[in-house]
Amino acid sequence: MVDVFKALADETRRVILDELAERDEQTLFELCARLASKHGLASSRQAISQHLEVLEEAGLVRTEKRGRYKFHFLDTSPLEEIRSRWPARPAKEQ
Amino acid sequence: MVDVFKALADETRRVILDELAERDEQTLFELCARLASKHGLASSRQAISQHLEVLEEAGLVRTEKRGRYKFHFLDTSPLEEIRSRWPARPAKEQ
DNA sequence: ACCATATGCAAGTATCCACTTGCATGTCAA
DNA sequence: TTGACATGCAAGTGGATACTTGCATATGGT
Repeated sequence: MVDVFKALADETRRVILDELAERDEQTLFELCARLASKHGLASSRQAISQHLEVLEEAGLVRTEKRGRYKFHFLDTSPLEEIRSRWPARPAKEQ
Repeated sequence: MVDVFKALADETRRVILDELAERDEQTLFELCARLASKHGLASSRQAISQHLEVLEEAGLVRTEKRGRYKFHFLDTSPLEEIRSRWPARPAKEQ
């Protein structure tokens, strides 16, 4: 298991989440193509695959295998921990 | 500069934020003492000092020097990026 | 069956990062 | 001023991690 914070520590993984937020249910190959063209991401298939594993272990990505394709889905629910752990407080007026 | 996500990637730094959320305006020594006793944190002064630098560079901690003391304040506003970047979406009913 | 496609696995490498160690600087109290 | 206290600085070390490389597995189309 990987904690959500560590999963979010890498910018490539954050861009992957951005891309899945824009278009859910993508295969590894789709993601590679769209990340390269739309986000200027020059990562290899293996690199992205490993990032997806980390995201899945952190619960931020859910997957579903159909035939030889594996589809990836965004799951934002683990972000709730971050949203609630340090509640927004009124800024100290100086 | 350190990005907010990287700053949050370390559990020790997250506990420091917890402690500052509970009691704001602490010196390095106060933080060391309270982290050790209340959070079971066994980190050295230098380690915590370096963590505070990272948190400050990420904008999560603000500091104020008075005499030989340096006080640390929590600033949760950088968390807004995380709150808003991947908005909560309705879970896909399966 | 065959081949192209889509993905998985695992070892190696290079960089990053948390932590230590040792010393330096600066402030207050007597 | 002297000494104790609070913090700062910087080089070194071990472990984690992002990425590569090369091969393996599996599915579908013809």
